[in-house]
Amino acid sequence: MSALDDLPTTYDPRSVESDMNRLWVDGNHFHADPTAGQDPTYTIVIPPPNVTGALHGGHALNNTLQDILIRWHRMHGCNTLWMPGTDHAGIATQAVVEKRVFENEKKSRHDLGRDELVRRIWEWKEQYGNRIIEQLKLMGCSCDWERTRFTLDDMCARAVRHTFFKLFKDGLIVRGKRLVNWDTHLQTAVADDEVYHEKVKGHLWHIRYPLKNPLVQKRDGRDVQVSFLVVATTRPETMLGDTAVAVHPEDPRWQPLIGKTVILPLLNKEIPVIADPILVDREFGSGCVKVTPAHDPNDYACGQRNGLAMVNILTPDGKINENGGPYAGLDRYAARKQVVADLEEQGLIERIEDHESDVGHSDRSKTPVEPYLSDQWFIRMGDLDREEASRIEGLHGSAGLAQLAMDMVCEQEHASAEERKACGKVHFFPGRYAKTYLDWLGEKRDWCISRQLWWGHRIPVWRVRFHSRLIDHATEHEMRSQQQEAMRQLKADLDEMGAAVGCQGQFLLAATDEESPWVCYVCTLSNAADKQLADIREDLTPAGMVGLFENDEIQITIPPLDPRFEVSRRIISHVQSLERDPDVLDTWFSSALWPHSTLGWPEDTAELRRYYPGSVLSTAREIITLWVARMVLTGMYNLGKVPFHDVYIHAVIQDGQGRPFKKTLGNGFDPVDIIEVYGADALRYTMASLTTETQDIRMPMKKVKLDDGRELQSSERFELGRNFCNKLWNAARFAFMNLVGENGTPQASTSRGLQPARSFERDQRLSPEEPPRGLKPRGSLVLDALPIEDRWILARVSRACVEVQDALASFQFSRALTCARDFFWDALCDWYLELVKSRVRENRQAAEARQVLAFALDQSLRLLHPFVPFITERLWRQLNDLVPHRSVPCLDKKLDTDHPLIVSDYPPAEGWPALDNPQVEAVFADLQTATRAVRDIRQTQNVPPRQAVDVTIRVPAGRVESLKREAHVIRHLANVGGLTIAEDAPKPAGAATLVIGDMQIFVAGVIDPAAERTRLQKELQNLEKQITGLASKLSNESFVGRAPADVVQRERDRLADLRARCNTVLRTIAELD
RNA sequence: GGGCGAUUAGCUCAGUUGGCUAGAGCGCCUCGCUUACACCGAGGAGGUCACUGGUUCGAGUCCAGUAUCGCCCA
Repeated sequence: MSALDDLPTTYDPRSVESDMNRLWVDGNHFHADPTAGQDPTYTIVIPPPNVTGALHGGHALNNTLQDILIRWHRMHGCNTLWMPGTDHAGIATQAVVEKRVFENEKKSRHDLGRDELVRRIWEWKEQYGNRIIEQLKLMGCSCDWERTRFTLDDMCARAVRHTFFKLFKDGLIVRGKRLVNWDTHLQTAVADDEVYHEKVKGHLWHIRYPLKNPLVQKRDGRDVQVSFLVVATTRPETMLGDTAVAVHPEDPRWQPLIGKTVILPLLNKEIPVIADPILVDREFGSGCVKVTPAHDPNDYACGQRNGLAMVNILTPDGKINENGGPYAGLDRYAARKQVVADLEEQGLIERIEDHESDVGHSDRSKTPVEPYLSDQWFIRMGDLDREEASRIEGLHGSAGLAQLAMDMVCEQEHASAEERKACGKVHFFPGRYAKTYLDWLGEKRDWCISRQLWWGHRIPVWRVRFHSRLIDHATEHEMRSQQQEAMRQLKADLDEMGAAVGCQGQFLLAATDEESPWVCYVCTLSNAADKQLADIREDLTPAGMVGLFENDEIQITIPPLDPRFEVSRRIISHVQSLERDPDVLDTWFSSALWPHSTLGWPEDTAELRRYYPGSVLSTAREIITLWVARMVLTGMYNLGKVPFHDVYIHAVIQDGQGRPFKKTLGNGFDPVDIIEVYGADALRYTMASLTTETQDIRMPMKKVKLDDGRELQSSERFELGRNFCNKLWNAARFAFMNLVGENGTPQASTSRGLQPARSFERDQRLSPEEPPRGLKPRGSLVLDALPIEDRWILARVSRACVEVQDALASFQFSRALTCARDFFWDALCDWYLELVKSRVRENRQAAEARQVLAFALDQSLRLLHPFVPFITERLWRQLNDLVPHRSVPCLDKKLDTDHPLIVSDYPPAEGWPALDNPQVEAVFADLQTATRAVRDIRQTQNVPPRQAVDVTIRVPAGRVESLKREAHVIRHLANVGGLTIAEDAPKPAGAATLVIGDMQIFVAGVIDPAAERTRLQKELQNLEKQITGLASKLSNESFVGRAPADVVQRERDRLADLRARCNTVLRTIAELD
């Protein structure tokens, strides 16, 4: 047994996983070659994890599922690419490094400066950014690691530049003022999804705003003078930015005030009272609402509706600005105190209530965010007018970008992946998520793409201020036309300059409505183009001086011999200032391009041609809006094709109480811990087995103490996977023991086959050496000569192949695994292996058993490999050593055994039709029933395991022969001595009886009469109850009349069967007496 | 506030288009170290399918409502 020496009795993942990983990597099996073969392609792009992140449960789940799909298709011979990489995660990464710098050096980013900070972040990324990639490798993810991309690398940057340029050219990028979530600590806008809400205890201050002209109102028949109104607020300092007070237009209390003026306290500004039915809730507070359009989303909308002024009162770092009058310079919270104190002093506070409110906090800095009005870049998502839309090629006839992405969702059901591919649209799994996608896109809200950060793709736009003399005081119309002329001239100059240095066509100019006429934007396509502008900027110093001395000689750094000299001179004479936009793009902008940027777009690469569009995107549901929609949109806009045919949305893992895993709760688990304790395959098995179609997966956690004293978070669920691997390991070990020759060397090494060729010649049953072609004609005959358990397990192999792949094809991972498990554990281990034991021991058709066993194990390993790759690859190697040639009769192909399992053939999706055998499965089911019945009786009658029992089975005449022929199954598995099978065999004396279906099983001489009587009475009751129910159903005329004939017939048969069983039990009871 | 989902055995979940006695794993109980596996084997107990009403010959499954829990978007 030397070959088995290195297979311990318990599977030890650690001793296997690194070796197998090396085998795959050394063999280059993860790598995809776009020029290889004509096979169909299969592509998945990984949802790039945050480069600062560590693997968590969600990653473990999602990447397990992706790897299952990838390995499955790779084994089917597809040209398979799993594109890996990480996301530069703008704000998260910058925050990590800024924090580090501050902790180590007590320096802020402003101390370091932009270039230095960015350099430090790159340094950090090079050092630590690979962690999650390494963790994915531990899981066995078979990504094409050579291609690992980063959303900020040169290849992705190129795609970003081209996309931005194209959008800019199409007029789809605009600049505008918007209310954003402002992180005063990091001094940047943060996206909605980066804001979490926390209940904060505070107060509701009721403040009096005096009316400019007191009003006399009739109340209760008396004249009452109204000299002020009361507004309530949780943020009193924002009153400094109030530009109106709103009341409900139908509120009789306040109707007379509409159009009047109030005096804003403290600042003594006059502001109007307006009517706004949307903003004002009449029931809440006094029914009067202060309106601060620059610092509250609802007020902002109100301000827009009513044309109110928008007064920003905050500086970027959260202090009151000059608009706050005497409060300027105070921090917002200090200002709040001061404002309240001053109001109190003036008697303007009516009352103060305790109040708890939801306050948005920045996920990055954990500080409260402020709604803040600022200039941002946007992508226009809404519908354009028809003429404009038709001019934009990238819209492919849709009215706008959001509509484009909406048009690409298919809500039809397609039978197969091929059909879905041919359909050309995106399909969601589970289908209900199409609604999430469509609902969100349907709002068609513009996408804010600028972030006030330094880490990221810097927005490739320069702001140009023309010299004022170019645009003179004139009418609006004249100014605009002068602006046009200046821009035309600048464009011509830039193109000329670009032509001189290979950047022709890399400058776009655009005016912005919201800016003054002497400002325009220049969008650039490349770093080289930026360099040209940067050079000019150098020569503009000191800013603004040039124009003052227009007749003077201009000193410029570009030497006269440089072809750019003349044109730069000209540009400099026209331009007063030139500044690059300091902001960077939203990280999702580069992520949105991921499915094509990673393949080399805009270059026409072999990868792009071969692997785009991808096959599947697997991701979490909260990403549908942020990412999936935007990928579809950019894919269509840039390439005219959706980036993937299928979108699979996986479940969210939660703890035992249904709470999502959160760092702050500490309720998660670390997949790396799980790999360490249970093995990567156990982790993967468990993940896949939990993946049903629910949207949440509950995973009750428990603390596990390790031998080394460490304590970690785990879950019993992982034992499921570990136990399975151990079972697989030991079943394989058992098989190997039986496949090894007696002298300890594999039989294969002496006979090149599983068994001596001679024996095949003798009985002509099996011939692993002969070409399958020769076997085929008499294949079915040969198969029929095998013992039933062989034919049965072969049929089960075939069925498992079909079931597993049917499930996988519709992303039913749990079902796929259950089918594989049931075949392997319940059928192969619990029944077939137990029968093989006696075959081998008694040398009864042992050679055939070995061959079938080798085949069944072969198929098991192939089927299971995508789920548990490490252990199967290891066992595969062993199997190939022992039995390099494997086949069974009726297969029209020889099994490939020359390669590592990862690139060996997956069993066919249609199974092995020649091995299918429902009749055999039916007979075997009878054998199992009988076996279980005998075991049951043995157990309930307390028969010692070693004591053989005599068994009599009564079964309808038609099945007597088949059972008799296969009686050895029952004999061996239930330790049966004498066995009688007949239609009406006499019941042995003192026999215990079980009636199952139309079979009666008697076990002689073991009876405890009293216990037996009780048991039979109970069974009788049960039967009678069923008979009564069924009889009444069948006497119901409407059932017999309306139900389908086959259903009625089935119920009649069942009733007859139940009655027969009832009679049998009655007879048995009688016999007992 | 809008949308989506869940509620089936002690726990975690299956249960295709309505149709035999509602299944699995874990846990529990009994037995078993039979030369693969105790991370195992054999057997067993355990469910008013959240509740109410409706459609139907027939509902865990379809429809409406109620309750509880959760997620996403505002």
